[in-house]
Amino acid sequence: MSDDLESPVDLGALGNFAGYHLRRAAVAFAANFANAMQTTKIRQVQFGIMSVIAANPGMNQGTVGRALGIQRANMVTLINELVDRDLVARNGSVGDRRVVSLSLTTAGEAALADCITHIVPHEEAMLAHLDAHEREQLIVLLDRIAAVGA
Amino acid sequence: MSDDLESPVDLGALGNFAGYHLRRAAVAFAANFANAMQTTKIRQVQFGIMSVIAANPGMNQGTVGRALGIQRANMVTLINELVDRDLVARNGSVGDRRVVSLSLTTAGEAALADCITHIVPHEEAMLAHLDAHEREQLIVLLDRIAAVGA
DNA sequence: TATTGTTATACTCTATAACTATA
DNA sequence: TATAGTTATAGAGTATAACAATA
Repeated sequence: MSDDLESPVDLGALGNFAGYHLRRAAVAFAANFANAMQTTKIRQVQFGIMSVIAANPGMNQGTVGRALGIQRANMVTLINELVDRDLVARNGSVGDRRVVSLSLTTAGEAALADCITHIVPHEEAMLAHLDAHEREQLIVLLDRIAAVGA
Repeated sequence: MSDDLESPVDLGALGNFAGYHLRRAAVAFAANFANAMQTTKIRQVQFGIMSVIAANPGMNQGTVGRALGIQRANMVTLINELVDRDLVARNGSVGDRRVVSLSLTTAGEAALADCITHIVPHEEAMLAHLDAHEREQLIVLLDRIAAVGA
């Protein structure tokens, strides 16, 4: 029987790097997210895709992927899953016959709304110990970091 | 020819969730880390393991893993790699003959130091747009989030 | 030639179940 | 019976190369 009361371990140099703290927070967040979304059977990436499609109906598959940092090749399987479950529709484009334009089905819109009702309390739980100003500040700092990738 | 100058895409509900911004920052950080560490041939997790071992010579394999959130089963392969490369040594323990105590070899200590010289400029680059106070604040907020996992 | 979507493939990371040897 | 380490395996996430159709 282990009590989860093991004394905290000295992490050495690791503990001084912001990247480590960022990773631990992101992993905790992702695990809690996955748990909150279990009943919806929709994963992190797929929710992201559906959210972008909802905000931009008819957007190209490639453009959606690029907005989320998902590679063309990996988009295919992800969209296939969503199409198989009748949440997303591939509607051949008008002008350029190479591109595929995406839209949510009625079921997809309902599923997206359902996801949001699951995500809101999850976010609230993860951010419980941050006040409103700290939450804003956090996003500002994270966005400045993410922007370095460009 | 795509100029990387595609106009910013509306992410919908996704953009309002802190979890998304956290994930994007963590991904950017990890990618830059991997790039900075290319020549060392040591990955994120393995650096973490070596750092903990350096700070706690002789610590059990399981305890190291638990400190970093790595499962027993996955520790085996990770440590095997480090042992094969003569960076870590498995030294059977004294009292309990089930446990394996870990330590860095001389080569391992040199490799760890080399890693740090690569990581410091990487961290500096990723945090370039955050002043000293913001960097402290960021870690405080991230740790409060990571603590929710407990 | 360049681009969109596609297929195939591979590597890393993570998670689970079952085994062994010790305790 | 419980624990430390191990083995095997499977599912995601991500990355690259190559192809067809189209521009």
